[in-house]
Amino acid sequence: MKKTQVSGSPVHMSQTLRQCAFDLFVEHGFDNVNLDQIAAAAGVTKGSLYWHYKNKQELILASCQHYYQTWHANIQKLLAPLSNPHERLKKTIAYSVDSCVIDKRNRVFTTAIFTLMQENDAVRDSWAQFYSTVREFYIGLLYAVKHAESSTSMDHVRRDVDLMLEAMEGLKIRAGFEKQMVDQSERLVISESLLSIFKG
Amino acid sequence: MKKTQVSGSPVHMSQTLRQCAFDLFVEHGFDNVNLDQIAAAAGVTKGSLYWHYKNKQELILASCQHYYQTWHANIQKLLAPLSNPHERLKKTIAYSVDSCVIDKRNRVFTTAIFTLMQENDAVRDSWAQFYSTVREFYIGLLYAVKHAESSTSMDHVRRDVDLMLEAMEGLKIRAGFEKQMVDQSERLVISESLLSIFKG
DNA sequence: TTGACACCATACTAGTGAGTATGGTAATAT
DNA sequence: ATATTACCATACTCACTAGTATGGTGTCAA
Repeated sequence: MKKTQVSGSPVHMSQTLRQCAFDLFVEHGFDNVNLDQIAAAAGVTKGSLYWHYKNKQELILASCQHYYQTWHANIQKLLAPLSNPHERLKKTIAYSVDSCVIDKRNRVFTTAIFTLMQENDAVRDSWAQFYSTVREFYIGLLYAVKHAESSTSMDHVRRDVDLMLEAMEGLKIRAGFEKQMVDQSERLVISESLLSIFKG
Repeated sequence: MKKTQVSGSPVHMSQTLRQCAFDLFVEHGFDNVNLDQIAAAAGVTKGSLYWHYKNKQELILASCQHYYQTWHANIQKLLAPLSNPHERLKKTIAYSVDSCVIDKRNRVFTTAIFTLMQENDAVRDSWAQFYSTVREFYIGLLYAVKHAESSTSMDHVRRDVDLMLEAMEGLKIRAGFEKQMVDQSERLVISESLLSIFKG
């Protein structure tokens, strides 16, 4: 059967597949999406999907990479216009809270990762590495704040960051079953709570 | 085929099935356990399983109930010998931290719940109700502490409890991919961090 | 021109697992 | 004695899906 090449440069088909896989995964979770759906979304069939990825796990790992890259890109874009260290920290936390509370796709994807992590070493390692970069990023933000304040108590910055990140993950989960958290004022209070961790 | 009635009183078969389902779920997750395995573990076949439970979802919900009841029972047993409010709070937090960090079965089960929650209303409602009781329980512990200290600042007790519970959930997830958290001293520090939330 | 290769479609295998249909047995009731 | 019911086993159906086998087409190099 003839097929007009419609999907742009064929070099990017693996990227297209990764994007489509991600879009379906964040909507329905890994187990509820099959490879035919992903291929169809990309405008091809399973046969060609298997030319680009050797199995479903590779696609899942690729969609993880997509998630990580998107996160970094969003943060960069968000902080680009800000130079004040305290503003940068505050903005980052506010953005993360919004992602956890409002963005259902984010919730679906990460919870799916957490479940898969329990039995899949590759996924676990992948997420551990991402978490590590996020932690270092927050530590950098905090160092900048402390330095601007000429503060010397850098003691438990690392532990505080871990505590805050843990609280964010828990927040994400709680937002999954308590719906009254969506209003703006509530989210502001939550951001304040998380910020207060560093005031102790 | 003759079958000698070996499994005790047949009245308790639904309980046996629930227990076996739970034991398999915490080990492999919901999707990696099929009904034949559960029935086999209980010493029966799928036919009789379907006499006690009308589908897999009912078994999952039943295993959730088992989880909730076990949690309450463990806490009761833990706090029975303690009367000092501060001791009771500290002990409860320490126990919860241990459950999150050490008990892999606990991690597997709850993360599976969180994923399922995103698409399953019944599971979500079930967990939301459990979370509510846990929160009220912690609030009760804190009220007792504040009362013993003749403190009047009951202001953000509720918010602090939520923050701490969120941090615990996040801790559980992080313990799933960072293994250096298992040693006793590290867990003590974590407990202290969580307790410090109430000192602010 | 021809062969090689990148890329894609079609059609299939094979395994799995939820749910059902049906029949058997032991106890209890009438 | 017989009918009913609670409980369980056997044996299926049916849908779904990861992965494979195979062949086609366009492009590019030699």
